[in-house]
Amino acid sequence: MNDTNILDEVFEKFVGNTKTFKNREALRHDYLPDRLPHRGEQIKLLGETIAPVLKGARGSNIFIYGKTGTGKTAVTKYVLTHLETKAKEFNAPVKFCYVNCRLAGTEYRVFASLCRSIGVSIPFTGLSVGEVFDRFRTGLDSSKIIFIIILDEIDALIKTRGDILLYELTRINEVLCNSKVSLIGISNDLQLKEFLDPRVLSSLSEEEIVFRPYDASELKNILLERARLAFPESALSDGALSLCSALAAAEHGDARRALDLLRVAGEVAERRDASVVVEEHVREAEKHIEHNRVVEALKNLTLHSKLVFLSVFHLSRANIHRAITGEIHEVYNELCGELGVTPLTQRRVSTLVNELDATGLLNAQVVSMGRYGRTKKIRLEVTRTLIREVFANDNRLGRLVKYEPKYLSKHARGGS
DNA sequence: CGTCCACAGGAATGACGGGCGG
DNA sequence: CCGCCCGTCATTCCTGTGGACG
Repeated sequence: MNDTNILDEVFEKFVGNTKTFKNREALRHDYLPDRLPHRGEQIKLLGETIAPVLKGARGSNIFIYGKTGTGKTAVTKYVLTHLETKAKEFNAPVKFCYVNCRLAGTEYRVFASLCRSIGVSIPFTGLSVGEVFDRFRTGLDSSKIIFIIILDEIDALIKTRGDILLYELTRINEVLCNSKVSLIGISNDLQLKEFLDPRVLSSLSEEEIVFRPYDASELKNILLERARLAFPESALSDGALSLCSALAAAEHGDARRALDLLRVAGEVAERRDASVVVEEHVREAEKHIEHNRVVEALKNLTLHSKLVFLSVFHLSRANIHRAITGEIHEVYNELCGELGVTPLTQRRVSTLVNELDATGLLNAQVVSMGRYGRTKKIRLEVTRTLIREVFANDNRLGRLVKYEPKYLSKHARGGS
């Protein structure tokens, strides 16, 4: 069979197979459903707090916390879109702007997207942050509205940039004459408060809303509701549903995770031509998601991060115990030599290791070995087979996977 | 009980490419 | 086109430190 025939078959199968999914989109976590189960309390509280804007008053600033997948973003978007339609009904001059701080990345880009939403265009870069802020302020003041700013994943920005952004925004009302601003800050980190300037904190958390994680039965209700939209009648076993809920509940009560599991399980079932999604498909989905996560993470690393990672890979073969910073840097230097790349400093490698630790590809722990110094012990968090698989097709790095570092034979502590 | 290893990790500074306004 | 500022990555220099060893 030639390739065209294979493709034809794949496509026809896909189109012909309507039995697994009815509406796959309903399982995406950015899908906004009509109802949000188990979040009535939060919806009510947020609604009450923000409602004054309909009468032209400023709503209190709000600080929302909760771990990932607890419905913070969904609830906020839900309430705000409803508010927007009400505002149109009453002709209230209300506007809102949603910014994901982690995706935006820098203060500059956060301000830039705030500007864009009130119709002030800002170049990608080139201006000082202060200048962008000034333009935002004057643009906002002349548009005479009540502006609600939603800063999602605000913790990502605070931790790397500090709280200057928030400080400016909490004070902005003092200098505005014709417009008003309400802030909604959303944080995944419950301890973010400790990073904040007390003045910022008191201003931002005029009202606080906490999102507790969902338990297994709540997750099941959420899934059930989405599943009704996504799957046809009886294409989903109760066991599969329960398993998704249980797995997600065991992790962090993360609804996003539960939805992903269910969607991928559906896709597994679809590929296998199964008419009903069962537990086994969920198990398969769990592996599949993890596998993809790791492969994507590895591929997207910079060259030097890959080299650092490969150094740990080599050391993990020779050592029963874990690699330490100094060893990694030695092997890393060698690998750089093989590629003809100038190596980075140990200091830099140390922070690259920390980054790899943060993404979960490595595990790094600072330990003291007393007389023998204080260092980080580093372990692989990815199977060696998977690493070979990922780098095998890399024409530059493939060779390095098989390479035998001289450092290892010179300092052979290997085996026992 | 002090010493001293082998680093951790903060701060300051520099190089560089992109993009501005004038 | 110039001078300037930005964000990012990296280097240099630095002070801090847990605990086995003597």
